[in-house]
Amino acid sequence: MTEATRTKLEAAARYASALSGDAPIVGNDKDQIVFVGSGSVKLVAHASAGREQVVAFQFAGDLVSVPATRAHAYSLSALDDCELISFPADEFFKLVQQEEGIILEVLKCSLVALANCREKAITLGRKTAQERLASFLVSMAERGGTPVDRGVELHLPMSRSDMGDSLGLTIETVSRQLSELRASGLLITPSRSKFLLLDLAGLQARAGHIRAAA
Amino acid sequence: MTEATRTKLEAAARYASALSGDAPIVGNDKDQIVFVGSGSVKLVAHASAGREQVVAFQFAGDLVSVPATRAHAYSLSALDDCELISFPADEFFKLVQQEEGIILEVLKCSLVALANCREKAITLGRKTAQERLASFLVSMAERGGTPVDRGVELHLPMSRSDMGDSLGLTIETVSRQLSELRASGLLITPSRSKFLLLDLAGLQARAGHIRAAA
DNA sequence: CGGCTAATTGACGGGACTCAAAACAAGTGG
DNA sequence: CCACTTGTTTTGAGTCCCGTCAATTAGCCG
Repeated sequence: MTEATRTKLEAAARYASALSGDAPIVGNDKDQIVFVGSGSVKLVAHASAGREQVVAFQFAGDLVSVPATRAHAYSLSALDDCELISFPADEFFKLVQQEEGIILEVLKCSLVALANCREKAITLGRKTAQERLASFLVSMAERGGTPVDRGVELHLPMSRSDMGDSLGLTIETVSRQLSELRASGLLITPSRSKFLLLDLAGLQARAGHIRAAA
Repeated sequence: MTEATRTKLEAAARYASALSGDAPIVGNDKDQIVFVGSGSVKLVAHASAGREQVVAFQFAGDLVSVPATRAHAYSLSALDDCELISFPADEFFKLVQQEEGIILEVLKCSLVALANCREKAITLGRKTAQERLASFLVSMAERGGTPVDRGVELHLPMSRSDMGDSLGLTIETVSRQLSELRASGLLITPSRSKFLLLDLAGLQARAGHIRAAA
């Protein structure tokens, strides 16, 4: 990146530090691009009657596109303490346009987000509660699990409520299905946010993936 | 676009004509970029047990990203007779990378697709059958409706089954909810694929959008 | 007109939601 | 260090919406 571009980007940038639970970025009439410097966030869409859908969880290093409000309103909330840098999308594009390579990276980022969102659409549209939870755990294990001797360990910063809002389920259903997975010996939960996946293959088999049935 | 780039793109391109019902593009181990020259297509994701989720409908002029097979398999099917041009994603990016402007257009395309997919996630995760159908009709009206004296006219190339697979509902539920909207005087269906939306505002009110409740 | 597929309508059952209560984790102050 | 408080998670009972199965009707093309 040239020095000139960097300077201009810094001028357009808005820096925000947020504590857990804060909503540092609220959708307005313009699309925004947000870089997650540290911590983790949820992108939430708001429908009528207070219903919320978590559209994506994003972690340190991710780039998030926050759409302008149209049929639904969007906002970004902190799951952790985190640091964010946001730009108005149009300015951001104008500035990085000349920087060969950068814009390609942004495009790839956006295509990954698109692929993730499509996976979510399958989950929400065609899967049972148990399959949704299993899918979720497998995907989280792929994104940020640490292999230990007995399986894969996960630290999930989001609450059961966030999981429900992400999977299109209620808290109670999330909890019930977790209990069932526990009873099946697929995982144990040493604490609220810590998960130890004992049988990743077993979870994958319950996730309704194409490979499991074929 | 330079002549050199055009020549290279044409070399990488695969042209396909497809009749209604064909699946001219089947997901493989590489991401693909497909341009819809004419006609309309559905992007379908396959889960276990033969369940299908329509991830997006795309029409003439649209650019579609078909992900490689991972947890789920994707394919593109023709709703109409249509003509498609496809590229392996990595080659496509390499070629248009130098062309300033082009790649920005592709990025914007991808962000629109992302926003659409997120809207779909809300619909699938948090809406009732009736809200889903109303949302679908409103969104289709915005994308390709023709205003007439009594309301907005729609020609939908997809079957009830496709609508169901897109909205996470069964054919029967789609049909039942359509009947209810008809009974409420919100629309009439002169033929199978023709819809006349008599009261767009009424449909929007039933779509569960944020504005309706606030 | 006749045959075929798509769409609609009906009856019934099940999975997830709702409401409600109990159990549990995680701080807080004594 | 422990009792207390508070909010989260888990568990339970009942209900409803949508899915399943089945039959009828309507649209479409030869």
